[in-house]
Amino acid sequence: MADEPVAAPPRRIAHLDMDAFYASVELLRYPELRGQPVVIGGRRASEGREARPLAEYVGRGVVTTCTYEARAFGVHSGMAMMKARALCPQALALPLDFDEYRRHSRLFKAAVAEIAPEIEDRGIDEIYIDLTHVPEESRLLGLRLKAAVKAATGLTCSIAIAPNKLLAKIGSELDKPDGLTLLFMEDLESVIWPLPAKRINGIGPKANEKLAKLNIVTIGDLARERPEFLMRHFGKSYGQWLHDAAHGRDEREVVTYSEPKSRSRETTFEDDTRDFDVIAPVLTQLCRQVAEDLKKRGYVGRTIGVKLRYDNFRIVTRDNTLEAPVNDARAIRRAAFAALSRVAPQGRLVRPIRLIGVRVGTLFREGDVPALQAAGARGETADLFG
DNA sequence: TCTGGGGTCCTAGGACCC
DNA sequence: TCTGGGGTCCTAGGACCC
Repeated sequence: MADEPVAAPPRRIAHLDMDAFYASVELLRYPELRGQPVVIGGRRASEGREARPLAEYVGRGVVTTCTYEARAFGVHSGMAMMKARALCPQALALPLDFDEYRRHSRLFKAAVAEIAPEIEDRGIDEIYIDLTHVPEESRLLGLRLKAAVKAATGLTCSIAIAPNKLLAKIGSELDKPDGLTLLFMEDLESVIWPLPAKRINGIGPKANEKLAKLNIVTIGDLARERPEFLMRHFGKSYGQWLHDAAHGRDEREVVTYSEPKSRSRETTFEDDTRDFDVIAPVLTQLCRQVAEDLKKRGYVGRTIGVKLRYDNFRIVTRDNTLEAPVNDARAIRRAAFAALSRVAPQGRLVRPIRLIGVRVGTLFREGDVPALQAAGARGETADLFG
C-alpha cells in the first residue's frame, strides 16, 4: 500500500579546521617570523602591534594560540602567558588582532561556499560542510576545497570527510596540519576506538575525569560499556549520547543559519578588586559596548545579566528580566547595576573579584518584538486591545 | 608564574496559571 | 478536609566549545 520509503543518499559531511589560525594569519604579515616559536595572546593590544620578546612579557593573560614551533616547547592555547614565558623565553609574543582574523575567516568561508554552499559556522576558524549533494568524489573534492582556501587566504587547513559531523570533527584532527582524511563507518574500530575518549566533541575535562575513574580511557572502552551502565553514571540523556557517540552514531544536521541568543562583554582586572570606584565605571563601559554591539546588529534583549568571577575563580551570575526588550546603554546599565546590587548589597562584595561582565539575552530583532510578550504573560492584554 | 573572552546548551527548583 | 498534574517563565549554576 504505502510507498516504499525512498532511501536517503548516505550523508557526506566535512569538517574543515584552519591550521593554527591566528598564528598563521600573523605569519602572513610577518613572514620573517616563519620557523620561529611565536605565541599570540596576552592582554590588550594597546602597546603597539609589533612582535616583542616573550621574555619581556609581564601580567595576566593566556596564550590564545601559537605556532607549531612554540608547541614543540610544550606551549599550548589556554596556557598562562607567564608559564609559556618560563617554557620558551626565546619565543616572540604578538597581541591579538581580531579584525584581521575575521577578515581571513570571511575569505576562507566564501571560498568554500563557491564549491559547497551548505556551511555551518563553528566559529572564526572552523566549519562543517554538507557535501551530500555535491557530485564529486570525496578525495578530489577535499583537495579542491583545500586549494580554494589556500588560493583565497594563503593559509592551510585540515579537512575530514565522514558520514556525520561527529566523525568529521574527530577526523580533521588526525592529519594536522594541512591534512585530508576520509573516514567511513568501517574505520570505526581500527581508527576511532584507539583514540582517547576526550577526542569526542562534547566530552570535556569533567566528563573525561569521571570516565577515567571508571577505567574508561579510549573511545573503544566507552563503546564496550552497556548504555545502562553509562546512563546510571551520567544520567539518561548524556549516558545514551556517550554510547551513541562511541559507536560513531550522530544524526545532527548541518545548520546553515541560527539566530543569536545573547551578546556579552566581560573583562578581567589587572588586579583583583572589591572597590566600587574601580568596578562601576568598568561595568558602565561594558554596558555601553554591549549596547553598541546590539544596535549595530539590530537586536534588542529582555534579560540583562551580570557575571562576577571572584579571586578564587568562583563565578556568580544574576539575571534581570525586563518587561520590554532594550538595547540602549542606559537601560542596560540600570538593569545590570540592579542585578549587581543583589550580589553586593550596599556595594559590599564578600571578596575581591577578578572579572566582571554583562550579558543581554532573550534577543529579538529590532522591529520584530512581540508586542504582547511582557504584558500578555501577566494577563494584561485586555487594555492593549483598547 | 596561574588560569581570556565570547558563546551555546542543559538541569533543576520555584512561581504561577489552568 | 486534602488532593492532582501539566505547562511556561524565570533564575542560577555548570559543562563544554572555539
